[in-house]
Amino acid sequence: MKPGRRKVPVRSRVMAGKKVVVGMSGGVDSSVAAYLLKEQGYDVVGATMQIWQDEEGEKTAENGGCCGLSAVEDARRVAEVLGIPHYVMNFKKEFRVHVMDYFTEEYLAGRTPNPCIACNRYVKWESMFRRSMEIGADYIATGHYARVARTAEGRYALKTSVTAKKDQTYALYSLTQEQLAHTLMPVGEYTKDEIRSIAERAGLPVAHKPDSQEICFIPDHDYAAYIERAVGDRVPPAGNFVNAGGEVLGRHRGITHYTVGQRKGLNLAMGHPVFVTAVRPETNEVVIGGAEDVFGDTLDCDHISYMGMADLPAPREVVAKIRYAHEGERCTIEKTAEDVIRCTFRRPVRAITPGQAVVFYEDGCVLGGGVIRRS
RNA sequence: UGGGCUAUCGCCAAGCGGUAAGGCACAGGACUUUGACUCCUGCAUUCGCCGGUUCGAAUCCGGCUAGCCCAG
Repeated sequence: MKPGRRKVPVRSRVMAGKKVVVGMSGGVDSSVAAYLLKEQGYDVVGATMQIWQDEEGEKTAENGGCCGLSAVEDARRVAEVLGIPHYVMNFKKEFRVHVMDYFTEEYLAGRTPNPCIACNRYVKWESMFRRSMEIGADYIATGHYARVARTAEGRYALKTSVTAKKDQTYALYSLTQEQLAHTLMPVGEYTKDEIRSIAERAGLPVAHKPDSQEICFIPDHDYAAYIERAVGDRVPPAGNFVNAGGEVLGRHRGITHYTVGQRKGLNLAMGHPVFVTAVRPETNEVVIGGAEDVFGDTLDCDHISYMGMADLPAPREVVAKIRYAHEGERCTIEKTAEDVIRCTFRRPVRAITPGQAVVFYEDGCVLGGGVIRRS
C-alpha cells in the first residue's frame, strides 16, 4: 500500500473550480484531507472552528480531542504550507448549546451522552455546513475515516473506512441526504499509516502530532467535576448502590459519576469484580451486578436517523454498533412505534447504555441509527 | 465474672517452624475523536502488643489487649 499511488490527474480537470471548505482541526487527518483535495483540483478553503477554547489558545493541555487548544494555530500553519486561504469560524454558542449543555443535561438525566456525535451533527454539519454554503462552497470536507457512497437505490450513505480500526462512520450516522450530497471525506480511502506518510511527504508540520482523544472540552478528563462546575447545586446528591434485589451495597457519589458497564471507581470490595448495570435517576440509585449481568440482547432506540435506508417498513437483518469502538453484532431491527426501533441481537452485547447511539450497518454502509432509550 | 474462639494490606483471605499466595478495592500507564470495557505495572522488610523457645517463628510457649460466642 504505497500512500501516493492514488493519482488524481483525471479528476482534477473535472473538479477544477468546485469549491470546498475543509474543516481543519489542526490535526493530521484534516490537514491531509485539505492536501488531498487540493491535489485533486478543488478550490480549497480551510476553516477552523472556534468552539470552546479561549481565543488566545493559551499553552495549557495540547491534545484535547479533535479540536484542541492548538487547533487554530496549527491549522493556519498547514494552510500556509498548502497555499490555501484559512478562516476561523466562531461556533462557540452553538457548541455550548448543542454539545456542552446537552452533555450535562444527559448526565443529570441518568444517561450517557456522546458529545462527538452531537458536535458532528449540530456544529459541523449544520453551522459549519450552512456557513460554507453561504460563502459559495459546493462541498464541505473533513478528515473523518469514512467514505461517502451511493446505494443501489440512489441514496447517499456513509461507507466504512478502508481501515476498520479507525472507522468513524458511527459518529456520523445522523447526517442527512442533503448534507451527504455536499460532503467529501477523502481520508476514508486510506489507512492511518498512509495518512501520516502523506502528511510527511507533503511537508505538513502536523505529520507527527498525536491522535486526539478524550472529550475535547474536558481536557483533564474529570467529566464529573466538569458537570459539577457547570450545574452547581443541581448536581445529583450521593445515594445508594443496590443490587438487583434492592439490597443496599454501599454509597455512591452521585449518579453523574457512573455509567452502565463501569467497574472502576465504585470502591466496592465484593471479592469479585462488580459493574454498574443501570442508573436510576428517579430513585437516585446505581444498580450493581456481576460481569454477566451487564449483558443484554435487546434495546429500543428513538430519534431515528435514516441514511442508507429510507424507512423501515419491515423487520431487517443488520449489524449494529452500540458504541464507538464496538465491533458490531448481528441483529434484527423492527419499527415498534413511530420513531422507535427495537433491536434484537443474535448474541447478547455488553453494556447497552441509554443515551449512547446505536448505528445500523449493511455491507459496510450506514443504514441509519438512533439513540438508545432502554435495554 | 468464669469457659471457649479469633486476631495477616482499605475489604475478604491463604499460610500449620524455613524466611508473607490470591481475589476485591486503589494508584499509574497503554488503548481511544464519547462514557465505559480491556490490558500492563505497582501495592504488607511485615503478620494485635510484649516477652520466650529455636540456626530460623505469622506459624510453638507465656503474658497483655481487643472482638465474638457460651455460661451465669
